[in-house]
Amino acid sequence: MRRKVSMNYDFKTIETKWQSYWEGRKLYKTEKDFAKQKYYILEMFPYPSGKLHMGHVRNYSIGDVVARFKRMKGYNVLHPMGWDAFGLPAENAAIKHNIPPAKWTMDNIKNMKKQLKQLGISYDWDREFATCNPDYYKWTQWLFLQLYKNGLAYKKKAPVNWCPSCATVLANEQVINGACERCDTSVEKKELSQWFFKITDYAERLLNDLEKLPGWPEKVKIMQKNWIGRSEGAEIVFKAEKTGDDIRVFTTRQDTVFGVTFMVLAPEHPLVMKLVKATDREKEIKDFVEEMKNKSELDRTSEDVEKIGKFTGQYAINPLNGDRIPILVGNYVLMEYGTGAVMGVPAHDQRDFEFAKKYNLPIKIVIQPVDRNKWYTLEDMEEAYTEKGILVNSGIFNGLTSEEALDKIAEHLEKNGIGRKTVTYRLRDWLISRQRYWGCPIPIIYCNECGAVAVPEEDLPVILPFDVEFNPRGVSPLLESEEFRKTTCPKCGREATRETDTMDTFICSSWYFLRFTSPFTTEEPFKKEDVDYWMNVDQYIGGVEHAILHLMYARFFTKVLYDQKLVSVEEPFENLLTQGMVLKDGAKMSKSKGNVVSPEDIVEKYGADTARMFILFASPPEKDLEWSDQGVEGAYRFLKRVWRLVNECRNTVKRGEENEGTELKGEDRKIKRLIHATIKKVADDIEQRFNFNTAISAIMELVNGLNTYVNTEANPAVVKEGIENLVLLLSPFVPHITEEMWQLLGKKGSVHEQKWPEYDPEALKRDEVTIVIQINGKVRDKMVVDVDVDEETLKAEALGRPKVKKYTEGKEIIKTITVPKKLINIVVK
RNA sequence: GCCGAAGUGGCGGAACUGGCAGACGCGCCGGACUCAAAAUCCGGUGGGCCUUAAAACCCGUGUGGGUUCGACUCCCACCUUCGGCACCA
Repeated sequence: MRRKVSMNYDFKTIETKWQSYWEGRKLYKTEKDFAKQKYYILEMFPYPSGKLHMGHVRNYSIGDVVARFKRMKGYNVLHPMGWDAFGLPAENAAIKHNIPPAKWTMDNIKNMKKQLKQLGISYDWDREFATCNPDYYKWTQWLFLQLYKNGLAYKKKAPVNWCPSCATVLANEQVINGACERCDTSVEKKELSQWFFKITDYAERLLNDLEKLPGWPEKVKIMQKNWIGRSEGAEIVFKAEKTGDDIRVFTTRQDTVFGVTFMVLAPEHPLVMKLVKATDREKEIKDFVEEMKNKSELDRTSEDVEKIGKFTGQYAINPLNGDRIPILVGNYVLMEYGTGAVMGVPAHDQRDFEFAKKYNLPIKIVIQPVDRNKWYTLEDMEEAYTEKGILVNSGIFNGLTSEEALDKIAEHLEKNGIGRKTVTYRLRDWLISRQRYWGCPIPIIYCNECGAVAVPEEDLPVILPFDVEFNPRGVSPLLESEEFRKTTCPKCGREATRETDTMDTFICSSWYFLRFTSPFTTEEPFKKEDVDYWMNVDQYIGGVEHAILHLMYARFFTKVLYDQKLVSVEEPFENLLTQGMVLKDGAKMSKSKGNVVSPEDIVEKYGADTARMFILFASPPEKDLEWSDQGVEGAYRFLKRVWRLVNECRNTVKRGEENEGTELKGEDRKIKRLIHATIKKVADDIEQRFNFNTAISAIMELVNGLNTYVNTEANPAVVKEGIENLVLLLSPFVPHITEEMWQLLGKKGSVHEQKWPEYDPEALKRDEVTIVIQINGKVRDKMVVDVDVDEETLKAEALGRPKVKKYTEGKEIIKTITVPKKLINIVVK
């Protein structure tokens, strides 16, 4: 059966050959066929940094397996690729190398596209676009205008996060531990007039609809939930004693309101300076407020910063019990959250407790444990009692449980016009303007007469000019371009100026998945019929670093567009896979650590198929993957082994003998079972679990089995069945070598256009099974029996075995447990 | 501090529904081929005990307990690592 064939696995020739074949035949072009069942698979498109890294290779290899598999399963598959092409690195590189950002970006795209093709990823390249192209950003601007017209885009002056290194403002989501997400520089606060998207209007839906996403990792949903940070509580209006001003506080524990002994305002709170005006505290408070304003985010909010409070000399009146309480200004109260003012209940909040001890403020107990024996007094109180309990010292509310009081007090507040039930979110509005050049211009014109005016839709796109000096100076480089800036007001025709800030690039990536459904339509952002057919994305794949940023913004956009009836889905991504990182020596690959493995080198040395095979085999996709040169060697060896096996069997396969009705026996039967068990397992592993590592290991077992089998007096029909299926099963993982082997087997057409094989349930059937015999739960023996042996016979046979007798002799058999086709457990005493 | 995920051979990992722990691969050891080496192929490989060898036996999935005929899998407590959030009122 086995014949020596000397044919080397020449991956270079094979890979180039088939890549150009695919390109020439447009094998992966998605046809418009709405009758077919669709499958939209998408990997997060990359920023064109210049070269692919291993993380990209992993991301796109995973997606490609699924895309190829689904095609073979008969789906109409959309698998597109494009470029998230606006962004800071282009400007930084341009400054460094003196190349225009546009050119730098386009060169990078060209190179990365070449690399993706070399990896053999099956994209429909006819749908490719870059977000920096006016054909695309015209519609980004158009979408901005839709938000603007619906009151979801607004400009306001506010203290914002400023990254001095990037010379631009940042959204809250882009500040990590008080530092810039991109460059790790400590972020400063600046009072600037900026554009925002009103994502907070969607907070409730963004939160609730997480429940509609069973196909998302729990981890990501929890991160978004925490980020949105919904708290239910009440707003309570205290009156400033002297000025009569209302001071609204937000609390989640209105049941403790009778225990309020002080109040703390954020330094930025508008009432602070009014309260101390013309008092002896004015200077002290003013200095303190100034000091706080100048502190960086990090210095203000990190945990080890001491809590400081300054007494304003003023008092407020508790509307529920008339208590007169001191008003303080404190560094730890944030203007951006709630109302910027908090009530201090030291007996029932640990932070207030410590604060009260430090400044000698009174403590008043208003909640006691349900169990009267555990009641405490001020004397034995060493920390705040933060649990819920029974109300005391609370007037008409005494004796209620906290739960009852939360509602009752809220009702009372509402009835008396001194507060109301309310919900507060941690989520803030999305700051979208950037003082940088390489981004999508905001389509707004400022007119002295008419104010901010939207650029009329027919005037879009507002083109980003190329002849701009773009060194970052903290103001938009577009300010310098007179030609860009000067325009006329669309309303009154008078001289006017354009907005010179550009948009956060996360806006560009918040709708690109919609554009892929009809990428070149010129009359609208996407065609309704196409977007309705293709959306949602059935499977989205990308790094977990976008758990909040991109994934929440994209959900927000989709919901806005849904409300505008532009799309008919409320969520963009049905299933999400967050792939793990690629590590080397236990750490993320990075230039500074010098542990970078370049995909180019690996493809050059072993070929794309080996690179893909290793990456998919080494670890399940959601886990981190430790790079191993020896592992790559192993993947390469495996492919060579397959190559040799297929070559040695090609003539047997070509002869094409079929098994004419004779029933298979012995080894023939066994190998046939292995073939069909593998077909089943590989499909299950790809489809249901995304466990490519176990799918591949099953194929390896098939190869091992076939290798042994073809050395025996193998049945040619079984060999044929085995080899053909082997090539088909491998084709989503290693598309080039399987294409070549398919041809070697004398097949016509591309292996990637074949149907995914069906397993034959008959072949999986067994006549005999191995039963494990346990005594008291320990494996003591094994025996082979007929599949359909009944329980009594099985038990009798097991008890008759010498090894079993050894353990049961002179002992009482209490019971036996049998698991059909698997095991029998004999319990003895 | 809070939330989440994970701890299995020398290493990456497998065990899908509570039923043979360690599939598959790497590494290592032995053998074949070779003048020799590489490549390739064949065989072995959790630890202990015993040993000339084998059989047999014992231990073993982070630690300690529990449920169960039976636990990597379920429950309780703890330890470690990683990730997210972190004065959020």
